[in-house]
Amino acid sequence: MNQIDIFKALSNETRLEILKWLKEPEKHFDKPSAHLSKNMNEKGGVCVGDIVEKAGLSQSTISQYLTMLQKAGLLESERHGQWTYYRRNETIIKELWNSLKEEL
Amino acid sequence: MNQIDIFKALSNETRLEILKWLKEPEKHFDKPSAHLSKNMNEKGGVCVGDIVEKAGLSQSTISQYLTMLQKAGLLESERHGQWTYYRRNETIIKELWNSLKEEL
DNA sequence: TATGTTAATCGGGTTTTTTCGATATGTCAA
DNA sequence: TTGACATATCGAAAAAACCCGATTAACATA
Repeated sequence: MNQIDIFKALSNETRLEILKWLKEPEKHFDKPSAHLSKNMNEKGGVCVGDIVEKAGLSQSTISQYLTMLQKAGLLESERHGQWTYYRRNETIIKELWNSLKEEL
Repeated sequence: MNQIDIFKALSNETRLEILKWLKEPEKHFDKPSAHLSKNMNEKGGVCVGDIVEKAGLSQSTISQYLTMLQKAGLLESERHGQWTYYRRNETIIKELWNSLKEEL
């Protein structure tokens, strides 16, 4: 858990938004994808395309942003067929919160 | 309190360090400046020169970093004679914690 | 008032970030 | 196996961040 990498990831409007959207996916991504398994739905993953549409940036940019958020540890991903679903890594986010409370 | 500006300010090793140093100034800045009023000492302000020395970067860079941290709201400054003392703005930092706990 | 000291600002070379379009990879379905 | 679709990766132009030395501004004091 590198704090600098986390802050870098969060210091971009779009990436910060993505993290917040994924806190309540059902609220921000109306259409429940048909290809989404019930299990996946419970875990709250959202596929890249839906995030691209919502963010209004290019597919390549969003894909890179998601990778960056994942490398920072804030997101985790799971591939199902041709779709990759991203969801928050709540464990790391809680850890971040604790370390900030202590150190910051 | 702009979260993006705060994250940008924190996404640099030196600036993050400065903020942490200022959490316990007496621990990280040994020499209590003679020119430091008792009142100032209680509030824990540290002058720019001491931070420059500790950080090992140029005076201009540190001055700019401090300004940036201040603009983000994380630090506050007070000028006494030819010295400017910087200290943490604990109110804002607490606000930041709360907003992160809620929104992030 | 002239000098020295502290801190802020300016201008700029270098590196990193941002964001894109094009292309590659992986997967499903006919 | 071919075509269509989702996502990842590549290469690059533009913008921003990094960090410096030089200069300016503000202040103290002799």
